[in-house]
Amino acid sequence: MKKNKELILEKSLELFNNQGVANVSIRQIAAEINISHSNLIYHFKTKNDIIIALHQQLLDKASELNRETKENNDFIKALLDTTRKGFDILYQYRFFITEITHITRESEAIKQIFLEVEKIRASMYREAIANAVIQGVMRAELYEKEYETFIEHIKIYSDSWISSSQIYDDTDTDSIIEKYAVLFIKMFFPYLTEKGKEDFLKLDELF
Amino acid sequence: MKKNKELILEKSLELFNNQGVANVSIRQIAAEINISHSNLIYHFKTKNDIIIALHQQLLDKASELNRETKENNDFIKALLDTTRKGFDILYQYRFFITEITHITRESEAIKQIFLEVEKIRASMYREAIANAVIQGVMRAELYEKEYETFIEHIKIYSDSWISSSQIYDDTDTDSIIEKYAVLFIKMFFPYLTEKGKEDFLKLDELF
DNA sequence: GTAATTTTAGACCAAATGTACTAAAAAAAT
DNA sequence: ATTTTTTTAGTACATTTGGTCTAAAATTAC
Repeated sequence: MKKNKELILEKSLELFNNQGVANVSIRQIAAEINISHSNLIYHFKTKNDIIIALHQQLLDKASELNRETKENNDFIKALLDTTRKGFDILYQYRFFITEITHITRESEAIKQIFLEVEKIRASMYREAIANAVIQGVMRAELYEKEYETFIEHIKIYSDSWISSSQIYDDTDTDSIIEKYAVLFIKMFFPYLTEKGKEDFLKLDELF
Repeated sequence: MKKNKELILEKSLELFNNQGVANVSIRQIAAEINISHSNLIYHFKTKNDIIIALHQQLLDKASELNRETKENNDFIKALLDTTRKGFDILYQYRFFITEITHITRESEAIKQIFLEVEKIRASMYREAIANAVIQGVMRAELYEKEYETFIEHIKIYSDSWISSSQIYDDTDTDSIIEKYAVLFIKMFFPYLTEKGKEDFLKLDELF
């Protein structure tokens, strides 16, 4: 049987994703899992504490994904695979994205962690792109810092596809993730070498 | 002397942008402009009515910009100019972007208008790109619907640069708009023809 | 100048929220 | 078996919120 503490986090995540943090009260969360609101407060003093706990869950899952991401010499396939998995995790905790301005406004701590994570993500992209260039899959830069600019583009995409999906898409989770993962991959296409483009166009799952 | 109705909209916009819609109450808005909250309610029955009025302001400014956008045969320069102006308007009403999921959740009417506007925007991009291809500034598609995919990319960017700026940037408004307008333009670069790229790289204001 | 209307403020209300306090019940430690 | 700690529910309170109702004040129309 699940402990109340887990139940609280589970239900909070569900409600935050569906109704938005501001529209969910401590009392409502407690009511939905049939415990008293004072019981909930015993476990988490404030709603912010719940958010911080959920954020930790997200970080744990993300770093686990990072750890298990193995070397792969097929650049596009590997990128697509990691993207799918990463997007899937993020989607589970999508309220962090759709409410990022609220959350960072109310919690300087989370904001700082968020900025840290972004830096790590950027350097991962940077490394992957550098490798792809060496492997002859991506072309060289055509102007100074072209790939830094590109990294900015994909960072913005990574932070915002979920918000777009919330407005434009009403299909099931899997379809949404697949759609936006493929769309993400396609941002790389015009930066590929001739050989890279050939390989890319052979991947049926992208079209 | 300004009418209260205008003052309400002005102050609401300011507070919504800075604190988020959910964190601003009818009473707070009224207090900040020294009127009674019942006076405010007389003008706008609910907070949602204020949002709808502000949304109308935004639409008006946007369509005005559209109307005055004149023909221009320098593709990149024209694109940059329009982008700057458009981004500037959107930034004034940035809470619509940062809170889009909340707002569309609570107002089906605004959601529908939003979807309409997106369609118009997409078709504008589509037309501009088609023209650029004809003018020999942008290259032809390298796979089917490549530019439809690209339009998806720039739509997502257009909807989300503001959220990014709220988290990552703490400079002044003008710098933020300039930064993200230039970043936007650079998404087009890899789709340009050789000639297009040459012209692009000559534009000092981009680097 | 008077009547009609629009605008404004103030008092009041019911519902919801975060929070604090107390005590009982359950679980763990000894 | 008992003591201690952890977990839980209940109650109560002050604050805030959206909203209604009434009446005065200001503005406009005639």
